[in-house]
Amino acid sequence: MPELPEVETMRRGIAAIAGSSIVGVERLRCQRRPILIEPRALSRRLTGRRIAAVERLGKRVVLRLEEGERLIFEPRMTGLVLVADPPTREHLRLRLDLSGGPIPHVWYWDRRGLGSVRLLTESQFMERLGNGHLGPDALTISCNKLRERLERSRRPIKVALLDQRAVAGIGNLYASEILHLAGVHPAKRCDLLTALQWQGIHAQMQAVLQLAIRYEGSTLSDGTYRNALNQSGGFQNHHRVYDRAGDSCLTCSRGRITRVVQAQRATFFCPACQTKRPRS
DNA sequence: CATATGTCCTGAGAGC
DNA sequence: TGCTCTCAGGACATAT
Repeated sequence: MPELPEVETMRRGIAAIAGSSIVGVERLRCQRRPILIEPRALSRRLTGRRIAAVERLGKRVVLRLEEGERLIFEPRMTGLVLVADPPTREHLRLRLDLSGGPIPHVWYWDRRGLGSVRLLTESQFMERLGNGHLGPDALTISCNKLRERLERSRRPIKVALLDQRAVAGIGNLYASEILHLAGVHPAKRCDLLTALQWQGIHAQMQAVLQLAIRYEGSTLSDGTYRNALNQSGGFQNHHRVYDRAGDSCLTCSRGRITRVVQAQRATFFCPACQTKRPRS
């Protein structure tokens, strides 16, 4: 489930294609949803174009082309952006052939096909992802900004952290990890959190995301997520609560990790050290 | 306006 | 062993 650390790892894995030119495009398998324009137009619009920059926008990898056009990879659950051979031939979706740089090909692979690759003009980009569509990036948002954007919400903090319009990049896995390290109960309403709790959430958010980037993300037991070289991430070995239901708490050793469902998503937490009240 | 729910998708794993 | 069923959750559309 690529979230900010996994998508940032993908971005870094293909960052060296900045400055290269696209010399070929092949759509490898029918994608009903992912690519919004017909293959011939995709090839015509991409061939010969130079990649100006490789960026990350929340959980998307963005190739910025000249004249404001952007090719946007949105992996959702099982999408991968690769420079090495993909895990299987079967789920390859798109291949870009490049010249003028160190990387000859970039692939988009997606087993479940919930993800997408979209080519957007400047105006399409602004309409879909511009001002107001995404909050500030979770890696760089200030504590005051985070608090300002969420403190009037009555939603549980775990649910609110997944709202990409509030803050961009956090997904289901890291939301549980962040709140555990901050010692905050996932069901605590945003509007009832103290200043100290906001500081803890903000600090742990950035600490967890930075550490997870250093480990190149989390490859869960299904083994789907890989970096651009088709290698596993390492942060799954450092999860303190995610997918550890029934195990004892690594932080306080008193509680057992509990799984609950919030907004149709699994939440993991320790009932002993994540209290609804502020820690003294 | 804020919040909640349904939808898409495939393959791993559970249970019989 | 082999079948059927459930579940995983990102973003968006639609409903309340």
